Amino acid sequence: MVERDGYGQFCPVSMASEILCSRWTTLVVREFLCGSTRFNELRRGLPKMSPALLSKRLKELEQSGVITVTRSANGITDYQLTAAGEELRPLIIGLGNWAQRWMESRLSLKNLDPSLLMWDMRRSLDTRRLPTRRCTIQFLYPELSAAQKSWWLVVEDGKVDLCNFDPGYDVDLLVEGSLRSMTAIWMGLTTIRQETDAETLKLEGDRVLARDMQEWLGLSVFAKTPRMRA
DNA sequence: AAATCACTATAAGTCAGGCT
DNA sequence: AGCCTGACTTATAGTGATTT
Repeated sequence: MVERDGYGQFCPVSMASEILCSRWTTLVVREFLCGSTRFNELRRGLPKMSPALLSKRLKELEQSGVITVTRSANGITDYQLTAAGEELRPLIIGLGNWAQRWMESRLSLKNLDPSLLMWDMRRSLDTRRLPTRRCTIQFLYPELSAAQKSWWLVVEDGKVDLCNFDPGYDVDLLVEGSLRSMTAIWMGLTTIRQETDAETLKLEGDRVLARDMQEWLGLSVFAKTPRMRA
């Protein structure tokens, strides 16, 4: 980002790389494209990035005109993509499509993280395909530690809340299985039907919710990209 | 809520010396 | 000359506490 250690080339690919190719930067942009606008929202989607570095990257992205920053009087800082930032969408999706197409899926499935998966699912859930009443779906990963085992998605008025403590509502549907299976489903590597048939996933509760889960559980944006490698 | 700071760890770059 | 090695330097990233 600093003049002195740039690539020293006038080629536009080099110029774009100066802005986007430092560690974490493309993932920060991805979080913006997924709708995050606040520091702690960004952190949630980038759990292994240190806040100091996130702060630094945000300054750099502001400097290069990818985002704008507005600080309100109550101390809340709001980050928004600029038009230039929004135009990075096809590039970031292109990167993801490339990896989905060419990289072996077992490499992705080495990087399992329940909180990240649940956070992503929260975002992609299709609330229009769920009942209009309040709806609570519990996900249970029996192999994980107590702190990571249980997750609840509470859908109400088209909004989705994620908790990893019992919100106290009646559970409409319990989804139980390995984190690996659930991640593979979300990435489009397998289907709910395949996993329930193989008994690596179990659905208990509301029959209609269970039947339609493949429809309301929005998948990763890359789930439909055809793969060249298994 | 959103940093900022002081500190530590690691990676990357530079360069001299030795070997064939 | 060309290549490798290892010591040293510098830049970058991570941690955890603290601040506004």
